[in-house]
Amino acid sequence: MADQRKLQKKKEPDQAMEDAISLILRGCSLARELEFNVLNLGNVRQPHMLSQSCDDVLSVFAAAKERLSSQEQRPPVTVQCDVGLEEWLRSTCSQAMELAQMQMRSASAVGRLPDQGIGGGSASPPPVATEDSGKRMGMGFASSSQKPRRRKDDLEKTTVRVAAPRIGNTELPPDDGFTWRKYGQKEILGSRFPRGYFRCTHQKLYHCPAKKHVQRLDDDPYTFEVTYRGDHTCHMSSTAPSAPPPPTDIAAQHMAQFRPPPGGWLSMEFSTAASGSGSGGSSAGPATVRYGKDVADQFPVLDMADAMFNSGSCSSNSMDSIFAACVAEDHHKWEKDDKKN
DNA sequence: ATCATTTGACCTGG
DNA sequence: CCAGGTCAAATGAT
Repeated sequence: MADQRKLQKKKEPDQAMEDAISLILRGCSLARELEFNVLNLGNVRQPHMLSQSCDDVLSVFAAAKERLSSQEQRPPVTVQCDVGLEEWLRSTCSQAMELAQMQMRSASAVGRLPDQGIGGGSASPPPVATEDSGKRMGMGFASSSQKPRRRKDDLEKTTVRVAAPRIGNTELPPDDGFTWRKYGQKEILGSRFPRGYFRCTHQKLYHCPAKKHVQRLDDDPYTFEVTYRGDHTCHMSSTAPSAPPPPTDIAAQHMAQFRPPPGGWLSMEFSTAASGSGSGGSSAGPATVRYGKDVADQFPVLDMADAMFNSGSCSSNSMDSIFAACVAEDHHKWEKDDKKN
């Protein structure tokens, strides 16, 4: 009987689905154009050209969404297009949405928005966890004998899949905008690739409980599965550095912008600040989330740009130059704070 | 000197 | 007991 249902669904939505797909594809290419412009011109240069592009992208995706939701109320976009794209859409979309949700929550909890307006937005989908933070073992190092280690877990988990860079440091986990410090790596049974364990760089300073582990998929080495645990509390502190730093995850950034919730909070929410940790180059490193391979293949220029970001020399630097005007101040402030502590 | 990463050992839950 | 998760000393980079 489940089969019958499936059949029905399959038949009807075909046309609309195709429309939706082509809209989505079109949106993607517009988004890539936009990305290209941002990367190459810097958004300072053509503010309203960029804003125009954003509008275009938004409207295309909105139309696609309409079509999708008109035929059924299924949230995830399980479009039958090429696999890479689908994967990309799924991961970036969910990241963006989760980030958005998280930021909304933070904003309402803290009652203030991070400053600066240019769309940054890093795709970090830390879980929604709200209950823990405080009780979480001071994360510290309760001395020798009884380590209050805990697992399985009082922290909610969120798993997302993220495309790995195909050029540059493909080993590096994707940069989700937060700064992470690697604290372990482990071979996982049945996986070809080891799992890396990260925690928030500012864990000690701000008792930020956020953690993640990153694992390359067995069957798709170009995809990371990132599991987030714990919420970032560090960026809620007024002195805390970890307000989502360089928006390296451009894809997610775009996706997030594509789907602004009714309230229109996004333009404000996607503020970013420049790179969290002053001493840079930590685990998350200059990794930029990549698109599916097809996408990448079609856009060698993007790869070049990406290679620049991934080559280890820049990530935040490049982004700083893009966002320089608005973030420099905070950046310095954070660096100072960081060092002070 | 400071901070990040690596890596083997240790701890814990299943 | 085993696998996954974490600690912390050693090492490297800046």
